[in-house]
Amino acid sequence: MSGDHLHNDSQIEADFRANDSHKHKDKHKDREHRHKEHKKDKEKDREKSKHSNSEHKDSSEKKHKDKEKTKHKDGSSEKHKDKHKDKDKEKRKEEKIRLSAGDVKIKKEKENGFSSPPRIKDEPDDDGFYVPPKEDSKLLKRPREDDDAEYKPKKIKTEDIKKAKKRKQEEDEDNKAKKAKSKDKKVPEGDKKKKPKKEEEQKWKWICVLNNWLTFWWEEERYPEGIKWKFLEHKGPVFAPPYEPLPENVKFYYDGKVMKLSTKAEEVATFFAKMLDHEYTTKEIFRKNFFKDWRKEMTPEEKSTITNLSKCDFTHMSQYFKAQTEARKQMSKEEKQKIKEENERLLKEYGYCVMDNHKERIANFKIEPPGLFRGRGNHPKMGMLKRRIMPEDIIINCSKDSKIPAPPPGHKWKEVRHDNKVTWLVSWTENIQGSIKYIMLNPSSRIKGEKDWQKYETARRLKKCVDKIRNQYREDWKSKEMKVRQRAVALYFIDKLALRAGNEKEEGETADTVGCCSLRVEHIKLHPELDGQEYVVEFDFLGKDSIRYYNKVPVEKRVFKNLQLFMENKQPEDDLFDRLNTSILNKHLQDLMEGLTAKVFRTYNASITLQQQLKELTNPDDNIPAKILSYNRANRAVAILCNHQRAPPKTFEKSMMNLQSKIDAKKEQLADARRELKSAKADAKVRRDEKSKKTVESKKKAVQRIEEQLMKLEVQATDREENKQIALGTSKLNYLDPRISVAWCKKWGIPIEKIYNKTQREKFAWAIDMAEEDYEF
DNA sequence: TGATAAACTTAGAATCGGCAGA
DNA sequence: TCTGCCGATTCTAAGTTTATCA
Repeated sequence: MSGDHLHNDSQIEADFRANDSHKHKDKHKDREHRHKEHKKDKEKDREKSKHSNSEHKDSSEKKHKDKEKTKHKDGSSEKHKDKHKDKDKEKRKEEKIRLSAGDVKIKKEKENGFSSPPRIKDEPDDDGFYVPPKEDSKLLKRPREDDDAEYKPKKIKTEDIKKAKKRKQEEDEDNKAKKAKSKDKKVPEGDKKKKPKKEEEQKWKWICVLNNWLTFWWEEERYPEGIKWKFLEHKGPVFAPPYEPLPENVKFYYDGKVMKLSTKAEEVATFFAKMLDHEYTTKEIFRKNFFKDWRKEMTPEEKSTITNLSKCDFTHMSQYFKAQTEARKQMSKEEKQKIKEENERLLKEYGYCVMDNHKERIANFKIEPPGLFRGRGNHPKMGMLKRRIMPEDIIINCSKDSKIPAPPPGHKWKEVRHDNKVTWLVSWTENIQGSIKYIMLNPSSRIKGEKDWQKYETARRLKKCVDKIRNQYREDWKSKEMKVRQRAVALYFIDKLALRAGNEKEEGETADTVGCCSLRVEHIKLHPELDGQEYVVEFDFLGKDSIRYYNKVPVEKRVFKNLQLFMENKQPEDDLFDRLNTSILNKHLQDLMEGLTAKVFRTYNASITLQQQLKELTNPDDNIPAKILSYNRANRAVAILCNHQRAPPKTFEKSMMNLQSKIDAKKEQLADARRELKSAKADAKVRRDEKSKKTVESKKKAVQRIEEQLMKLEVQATDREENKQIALGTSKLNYLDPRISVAWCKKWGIPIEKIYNKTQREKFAWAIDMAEEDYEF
């Protein structure tokens, strides 16, 4: 099945087509707008019903829930199913009529809150009771500050320990042959092949060459499930530098007149000024949010004067910052060196921690500076002020017996806790979404490396049972239960197309993006026949980071028919899988395989695809650059599968032209060299002496050298062109089992540096050390 | 059991910095 | 020595999954 991903030309072609997503932006904006309008209408209706039903709300809600429970528990409602379905249809019809008649737009409130019937053939007959609108979840949320104040360390779930034991047992059984090495250590299967002698060498290599502890980490004591460390010491975070007011000569103008701003207002104004050249500042939402938050920082006088953002002139400020950037570039070597040294000092002091017996690099030890929030896509909160984080916002996590970091003079931490069931060192709550931000360790750390390794081991376990799971979901396409069918079709998409799970999102809090479970009817089109193919589904939606997913995929007839069924009597804004969410799906997956979640399919399919593609594309006779091109192509196939797109680099056309002119020049050089060789040969034929023979040889070598250089350039051009809108890094870093790449390098004698840069080699040190050339994912 | 919080992974854009060629 | 390019690195947003609580 996973082969599907690769040989599906239409998909690849479509994905390439998808890359001009910006062309379709307007269409999407329009849709998004319509969806929002629709949701607004729903909200209004909810408000209405809230008022009219407020008295009965509680009791009817409870009743509904109870009925819902009973219905799902037993199959007693089966006999009523037909009636129910008819009623349901009737209701929808009514609504359709009302809607088309221009009546108040009321989103159909289905029984159980679902749009589709629970059973496919027969329908239970119930009252079609009204589902009360959801409470505004914002109101239900507890203030986070309280949470923090009453922090309790988490309990270790006994369940986890049981699970861990069980898994370990399985692994041990699986690895009987290799058991001698593993004993009490929890080492994932498949990585214990190495002969002791080689192990010693490897260990030594690590000690000598990298002075890295990595070699040891699977030799070390394992902690009980849930415990992440025993000792943790660090110096706390580095705060953003304080605001430096602008020099007197840098002016801000309002309505054409110079206006001196208060420090607070000025600081926020500089955030906008620094972004003046960015498209963001032209967007209405961005401007609106910025202005609203900016006004909060103004003095009453400023507030009464500055009432219109369009009358604000930030250009002078903007020019000042540009000049500063320029000046920074023009700094002398010494000045640059000084800055570099200061950064190194900071890194040395704050960039590392001690976790258990090891000094570990911290990923992000600097607190995010204040600024304007840059949401991706059509984010409703873009432009809002990201406030400055103070020590009083910071929670420090370290061990009791460590030297607790000191807050900056005159300040104190919000809290110091000692929770060794989490991996973060520092946390704070940001003000835009109210979410928690963390300072954690670098990917090269033990704690991250181990987790990464574990992730690929889970994906490898899926490999063993994926056929069974696929057969199961195929069976489920025929299920009598709507929920089961929807789950099976969604899983098919996740597996075949590597879609993300698709959690529900809070409306108005984020951009309108979806994943598999949250797909709406408007995101797919069904074509019984398209371009000579049967049963084609056309996907068009915005996924994570508002990256467009566009794909036309032929699917199996049963899937197609099911989709028709799921879409029946639904509005474009309705959920396609109205009886499914990620938690239902993941619970089901957990039953199929321990540790299985929707995400694992992406990892599995990405890695297996890389392995297959490498086998297919690597030509043993190729030289190293050509083999690397094959590797990149295999990587690209995965990136396409996972829809990892990037904006084409701004200088792309130019750099391609430069490369092309280099190629042309090289071709001319080659032609010259060949001419010279020809005449040298002719000369040697006449003279027949040693000197002319030698000349021929050296000319031959020159031709060869130039040919190689030309080939290298041409390969580079191909690679770059194919990579125009595809980002390889994401899949390389997050989805491809590094042991596949390491094994491939070893097999074909490719230096690992050609595939992984320094940082990547650090992150994948565990894999580089482990994998031999015969490693199989 | 469902909602929400917390923890952690995945993601693309922005920025940095080193190097090749003018 | 300067400039521009490009890969590396940093930054932080946006997901998924797990844990917790009512």
